[in-house]
Amino acid sequence: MFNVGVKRTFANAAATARPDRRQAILLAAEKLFALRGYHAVTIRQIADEAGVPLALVGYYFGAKHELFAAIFTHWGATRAQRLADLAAVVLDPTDAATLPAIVRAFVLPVVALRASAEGEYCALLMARLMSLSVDEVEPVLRNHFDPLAHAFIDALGAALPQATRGQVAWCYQFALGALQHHLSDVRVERLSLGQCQVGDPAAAAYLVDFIVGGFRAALPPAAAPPPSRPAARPGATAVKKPRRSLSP
Amino acid sequence: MFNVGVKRTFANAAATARPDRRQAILLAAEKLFALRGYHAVTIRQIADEAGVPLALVGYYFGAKHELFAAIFTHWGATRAQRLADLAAVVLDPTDAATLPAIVRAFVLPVVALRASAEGEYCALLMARLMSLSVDEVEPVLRNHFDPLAHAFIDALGAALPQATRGQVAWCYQFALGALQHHLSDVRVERLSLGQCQVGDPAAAAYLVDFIVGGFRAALPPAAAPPPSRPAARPGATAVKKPRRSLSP
DNA sequence: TTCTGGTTTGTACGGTTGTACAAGAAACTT
DNA sequence: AAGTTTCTTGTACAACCGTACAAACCAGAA
Repeated sequence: MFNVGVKRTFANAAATARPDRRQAILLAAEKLFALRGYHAVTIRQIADEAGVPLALVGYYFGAKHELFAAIFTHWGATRAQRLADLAAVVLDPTDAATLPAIVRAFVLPVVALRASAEGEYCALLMARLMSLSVDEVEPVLRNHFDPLAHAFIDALGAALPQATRGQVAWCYQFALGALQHHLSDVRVERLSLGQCQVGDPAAAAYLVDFIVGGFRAALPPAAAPPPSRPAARPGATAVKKPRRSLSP
Repeated sequence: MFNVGVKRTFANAAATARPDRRQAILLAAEKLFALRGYHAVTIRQIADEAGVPLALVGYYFGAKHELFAAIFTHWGATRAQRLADLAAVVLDPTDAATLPAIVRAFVLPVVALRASAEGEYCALLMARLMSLSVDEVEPVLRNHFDPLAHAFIDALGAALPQATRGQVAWCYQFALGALQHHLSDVRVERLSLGQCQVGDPAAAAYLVDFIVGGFRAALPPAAAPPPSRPAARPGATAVKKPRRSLSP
């Protein structure tokens, strides 16, 4: 019973003359999951999109949630690259260019991936993943994306030494929300009355500026009391010092 | 055939001695759709959550997508309140308090709704709605939320006269992404190593500051990005009048 | 009472879902 | 060559899905 699991272990030996059906299934699943969501996609639709018979997807990947998880293990190299980009940033709090550099390492790789042909649906799927919150996909989020988030929060905390980790975590989540909504955005064309195109690379520059300005405004250099137990926070939305804008 | 549609027209006459089963179904559907998404919820689960037999939800609301749409018509008053809050903002581009006031009208009502007992799942559902992009829910987005978005983009454009509508639309989407991700955020506790609580009202103040700073940084007053000193000093953007939180 | 129209319920139907499985085809090993 | 492992496919099944529908229930009007 369940001979699938055993054979799946060795199934990643590709490079044969035959067409790589396993890869085709993975790509089709990635595309459909990204466009329509986990529960709205059936295994038969994935098989049709990949051009393979139904039973083959069960043969290679087992259950549906295992296929879903396999997509993210497949893209592990991309996340490793994103971590490498972050590690290349010199963390000097006194340098005003540190924060923009971190934010660029946060935004630009995934925007570029979204614009590329091979990573289009991967980036879209990553963006949609956060708002799924179903039991089947939650371990994927935990195992694959929490380390990335912690790394970025650590870096941002080093660049913003006046802020507590809790404050940085709040703002990191704001930035992540802005990024992922931008990745899956198809409404901006309509809302801008046709002035915006979804693939416009200028949008990434705007997003970087937006996030950098958001961090600086929400966590200003002047010390703020830690909000571990704040009775009420005064609505100080002051922008203290003029900042030079970054180069995108 | 299909006697449901006819009866449903008159079914909103409640206030009888009998318990309001229609309302119970609506609340249960709202909760489950918000927590798990449209396709992951079955009508049987909704009926169980509401404590009514299965056939009753079909009797009152017809098809599943009609029940989904009924949730948003039910909350139309809240969106009207949000528009009223926006209209109350005086649009004076020379006043540095205009932009924060608009952003507060954008953020605070829905955060307060999320924190309230009766609107908890409504706000969560609204946040998750944007990233669904399934044919069944797309008209809901178009009919109920596009007018709201256009109103806010208009107001933001008036407060940022140096920016084009396309630029404002980009940044509006960034702000919307930050807001909706914050509304459905359950990860911040984990990422902050326990320093943050999901219901902390301080987070809303951080979010307002973040968005205001994002707009100002991405769309600076002077046309050229590099100049460090615009003509008008930004100054303090203290809150003038305490805006009352909405009462849904 | 009897009638009437909205409400409630149990049940059932056709279709779809995820998964399993045995048999066949192809490739590789000996 | 025969044997063995890996890949491919058609098909089947139990469970579940959304929806329909007829009967039962329950006010109030006649």
